[in-house]
Amino acid sequence: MRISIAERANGARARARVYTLLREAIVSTEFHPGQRLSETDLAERLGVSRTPIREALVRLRDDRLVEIVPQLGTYVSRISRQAIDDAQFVRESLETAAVRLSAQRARPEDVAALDAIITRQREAFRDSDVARFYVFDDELHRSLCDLSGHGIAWSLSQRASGHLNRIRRLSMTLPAYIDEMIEEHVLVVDAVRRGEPEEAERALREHLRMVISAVPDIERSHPDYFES
Amino acid sequence: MRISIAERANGARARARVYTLLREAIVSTEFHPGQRLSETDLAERLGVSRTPIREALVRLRDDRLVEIVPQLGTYVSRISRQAIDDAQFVRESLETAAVRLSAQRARPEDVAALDAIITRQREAFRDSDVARFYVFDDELHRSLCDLSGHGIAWSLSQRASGHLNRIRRLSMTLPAYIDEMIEEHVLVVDAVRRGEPEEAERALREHLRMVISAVPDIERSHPDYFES
DNA sequence: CCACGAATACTTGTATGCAAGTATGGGGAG
DNA sequence: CTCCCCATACTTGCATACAAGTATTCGTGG
Repeated sequence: MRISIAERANGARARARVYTLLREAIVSTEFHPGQRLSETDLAERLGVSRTPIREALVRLRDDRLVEIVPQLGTYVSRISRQAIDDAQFVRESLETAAVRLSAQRARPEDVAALDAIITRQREAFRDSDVARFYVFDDELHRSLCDLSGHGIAWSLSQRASGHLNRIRRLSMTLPAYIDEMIEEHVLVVDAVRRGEPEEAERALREHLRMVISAVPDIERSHPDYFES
Repeated sequence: MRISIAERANGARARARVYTLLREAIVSTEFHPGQRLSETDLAERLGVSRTPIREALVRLRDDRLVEIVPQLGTYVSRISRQAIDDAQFVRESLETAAVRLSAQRARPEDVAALDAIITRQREAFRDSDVARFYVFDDELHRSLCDLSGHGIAWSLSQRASGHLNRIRRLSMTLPAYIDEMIEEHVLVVDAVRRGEPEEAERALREHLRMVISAVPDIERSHPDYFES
């Protein structure tokens, strides 16, 4: 099977495209935790050969999102409490360190941009558009990291947060927390506005721990998604 | 070219072995910053095909240690100030967060193990065995992370520290700092022993910043190794 | 002698073929 | 009927062949 020039020009390189697609499928639990994946099958369904599939799967294994057992099969990782704790630890460490710097460096126009994101989150909340809310949630956290001058905090945090994001996605159907989350964002941004790194860190840390609080609920409603 | 069963049984999977070899070659500056690499050439020299070479190089690109330009070539990344700053930021964030937890959790036998590592560092210093000193340096930092219950802090920190470690290696020939570093280790371990997370974090952060201080020297002595 | 162009010798990206190992299912023996 | 063994149909890991693009160099024309 050959891939046409049109297809190649379409998006990124096949490997990058496949990685993004597969990661999204796993994090959204469209691919269920524990599900078996076949390189051959994926290659056919995505219209590429096994090579880019393999390279994407290897990268996903770095993310702890798949487990590759030689001569046996590749499986979507079940959600693991240790992996969740690790992801939470990494996210807290990197993002709180970043937001401290951001609180020291942010200029008024930077803070205005953060305010604008929160406004859009409120709109999404009013429209009950949960998916859009989460898009701006990511956008806000990324902006907070970028302002620190270490955008890498967000990229690493994201890559390490696969297990955590599955929890987030599964709890999206319970938008009870959402207005609470928005108010927490306001607290963080206000601390950045006032240039108070300690308070910004404290508020962000408390905010990040909300995700974790959903774990027991998810574990009850989807026990087969979890390890052991 | 075929790879014999003996060779396969020898070490790890070819991909992992190649990754380790290439990373070591880059971090030790055996492969010079800016040097061009050829997949075909590496494949011949390491006695494997291009496939495991490619997969290793892709992973090294994630580490920002190589730059892959399609249809043009693969190059060892030149040392970049931004990459060093980012690595320092990640290392500080993750390791100080970990050592805070370790200071709260460490049992006496854990601290004894840390003491033992420092003793070996002193021995290596007495023997002027700089390489061995750095082995135990890594060992100590890894142990401090493991004690926190988040060994991932060390693995991520290491993967992100490629550019930083090249600086470390280049400054190994100047062992003036070494006894100073050992005394800083003592400060960190003592704080852990006393169960003082704040002091442990402070001492570790100060210690981690020593590496950075060597950057200007290295930049003067190896200007061609740096970006722009 | 200089400039320009085409062929050549590379490069990485992708596709495909082969090797080795494991689970499984069906058939035969007890 | 049950248990065991072997053939089979998968799996991933690695090797290799092909496609597409770029820099270089050599040769030719001005």
